[in-house]
Amino acid sequence: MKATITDVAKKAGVSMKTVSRVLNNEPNVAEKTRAHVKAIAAELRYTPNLAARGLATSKSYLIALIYDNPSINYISHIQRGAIDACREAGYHLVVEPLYLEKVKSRAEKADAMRMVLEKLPVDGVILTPPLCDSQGVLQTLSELRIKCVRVAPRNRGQQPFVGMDDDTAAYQMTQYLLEQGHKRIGFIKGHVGHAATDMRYDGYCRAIESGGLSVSEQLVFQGDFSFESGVVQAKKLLELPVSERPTAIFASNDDMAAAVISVASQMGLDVPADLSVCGFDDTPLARNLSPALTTVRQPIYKMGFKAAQQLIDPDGDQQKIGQILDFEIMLRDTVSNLKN
Amino acid sequence: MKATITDVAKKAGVSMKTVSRVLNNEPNVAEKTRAHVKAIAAELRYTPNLAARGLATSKSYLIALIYDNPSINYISHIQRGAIDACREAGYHLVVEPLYLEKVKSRAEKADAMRMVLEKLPVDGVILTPPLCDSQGVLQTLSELRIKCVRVAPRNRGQQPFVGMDDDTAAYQMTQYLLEQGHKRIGFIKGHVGHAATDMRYDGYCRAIESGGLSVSEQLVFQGDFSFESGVVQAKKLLELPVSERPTAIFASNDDMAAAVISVASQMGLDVPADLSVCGFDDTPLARNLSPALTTVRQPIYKMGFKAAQQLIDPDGDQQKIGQILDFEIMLRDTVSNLKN
DNA sequence: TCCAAAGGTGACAGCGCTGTCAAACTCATT
DNA sequence: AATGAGTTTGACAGCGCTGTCACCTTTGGA
Repeated sequence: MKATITDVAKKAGVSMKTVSRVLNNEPNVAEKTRAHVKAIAAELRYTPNLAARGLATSKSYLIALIYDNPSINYISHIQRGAIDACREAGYHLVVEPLYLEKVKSRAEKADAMRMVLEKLPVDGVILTPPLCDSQGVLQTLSELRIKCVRVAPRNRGQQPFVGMDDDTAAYQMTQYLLEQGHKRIGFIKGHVGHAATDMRYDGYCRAIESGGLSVSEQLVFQGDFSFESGVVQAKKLLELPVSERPTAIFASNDDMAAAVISVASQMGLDVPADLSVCGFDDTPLARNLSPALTTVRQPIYKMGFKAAQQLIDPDGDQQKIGQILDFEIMLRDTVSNLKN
Repeated sequence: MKATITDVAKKAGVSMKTVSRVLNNEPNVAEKTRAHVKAIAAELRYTPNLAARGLATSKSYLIALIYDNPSINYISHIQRGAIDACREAGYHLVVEPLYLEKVKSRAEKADAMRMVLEKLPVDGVILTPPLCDSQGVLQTLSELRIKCVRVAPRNRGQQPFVGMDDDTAAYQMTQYLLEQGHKRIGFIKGHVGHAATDMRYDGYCRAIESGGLSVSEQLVFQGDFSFESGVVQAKKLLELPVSERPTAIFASNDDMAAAVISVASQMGLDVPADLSVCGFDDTPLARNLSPALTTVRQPIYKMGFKAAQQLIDPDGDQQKIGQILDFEIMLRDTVSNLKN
């Protein structure tokens, strides 16, 4: 049978309350007592009953990761990070997919969120795109008084968030392309409505313009982060007459970049000799593609980790509402230098 | 404030216990009372407090999915299936990675498992390969009296399991290759120690032999399910003199199959014209590869679903200890017919 | 020496729910 | 009308823990 706090208290010759204090690292326990209780607890292999503790404190020691159909790779790294942070603090992660793509109205989204959360007592919620941008969802969370951290590219209101600077990353990548001598740089946008979609596009535009060029509508197409959409838009870009055809294509994520490469090679274009390509995310795919894809590495694992950490201990070393983590430009083999 | 069972009881003019009975679909409540209580509960947006219920019943309504470094794709489908099954039954899924690869001794594995489970009160555990084959882990589970379902290719002892017939799948795939006229069929084995590794190999051998051929050691190499190992072993196979080189390679999973294709194309061999390739798992990768990979589709989602279901309701419609789900051979573009 | 403040400890209630068991009510049968 | 079996209901304890508050120590200063 599992040991209870009473067992420990009896064996240690102290009250339950003292044991409780020791277990929760509360002050006002003599060092000697503390050590003794700890020893007994270890000996008895005692671990607190979460349900009981939860009932008494109205905390659940559970954090929910809620997501809506993101890429498997993305979500699993977030998840790993969050789990690791939870472990350190004795929390656990429950995972709740919530498919809202087809749900249009704000009220309906709010309701769906409510359904999930009313059934599950969690101390905090990690929200990933696109959920983190739904006002309905955010509103439900605040009505339910549930803490939440958004894994999102930018702050909205005063919600805590963890993210990276998509704008600057896209800016730097575009600038890199410019430095390699590319003038006609195609761009495939991400899913409409995702905040990252806009930020990446903004970064691209800023770089193009700061390079003294102007953004050509002809070279920008709307994708939706899927491989399939990448295929469709890549075809449009590559079927342009040679003199107008881009010498480089910047896809808003790796899947679409992979699609570009695939279309290019079907059309007999060599990457990177005839066409440079870069992506965004640095999924495992990027490395396994041949040639290996030049892309932006997001600190996804770390975002999950920090998000959970902030939920568990909001006054940790970082007092700030939001945290911007560093990205990394992964220079690989899909971009050629036009100047050589 | 959240409504409690007492609120509902008062408003409905019955005792808490009656409300409790209604909520849990217990018998011996007059239909009229039942309906009335249900209405009030809905009106008050009442949802039971899981911690309290857990404390009273010593159930947690939590199921753990524990895994050790499997492929992301694999685990996320299992996870999805399990979550969906949990939702139907008011359960929740907590995810616990447990990295044991470097841990050799059985006792240490058992201890690691114990650490995780002692902290977390779960009603059941889903174990994926390779954890489901560790005696240490299994033993801990039984000592702790925690129900578990193994997502595994074959039964071991009397543990409940959910799986597919890897052996037959590999047999059928190999036979298909044989039917296409291939005589020299290379095989790249999976990670040593995974049960699936052996079963897939067995299926391959059976088919080869039943085709009147014999398994040549020269054509069988040991991989470990990783892309990298696939590269290494593919090279060995493809560097064989042309007369001995296989006309087809059956890799034990898609990642290694992708590696084979990559190596082949680097060596100037066309797939499928010069070399047929097939894999196992039908990951998304398989479809995105060009040419699209012929492979075996595992019912991964369904395995997760059934596993959770069995944990939640062990006497569901399936009384049996184990369930074997159907696979599907996905014929795509990487196998050519030598007879034409 | 005495007193206040701070440090250390324990008794006890109660978190929201369900299990147990006894009470009250129904209805068909003698 | 009385009996018994079955159905429906409720009172109450208690799951294992922590918050509150009161009590008993110590300590340091007047």
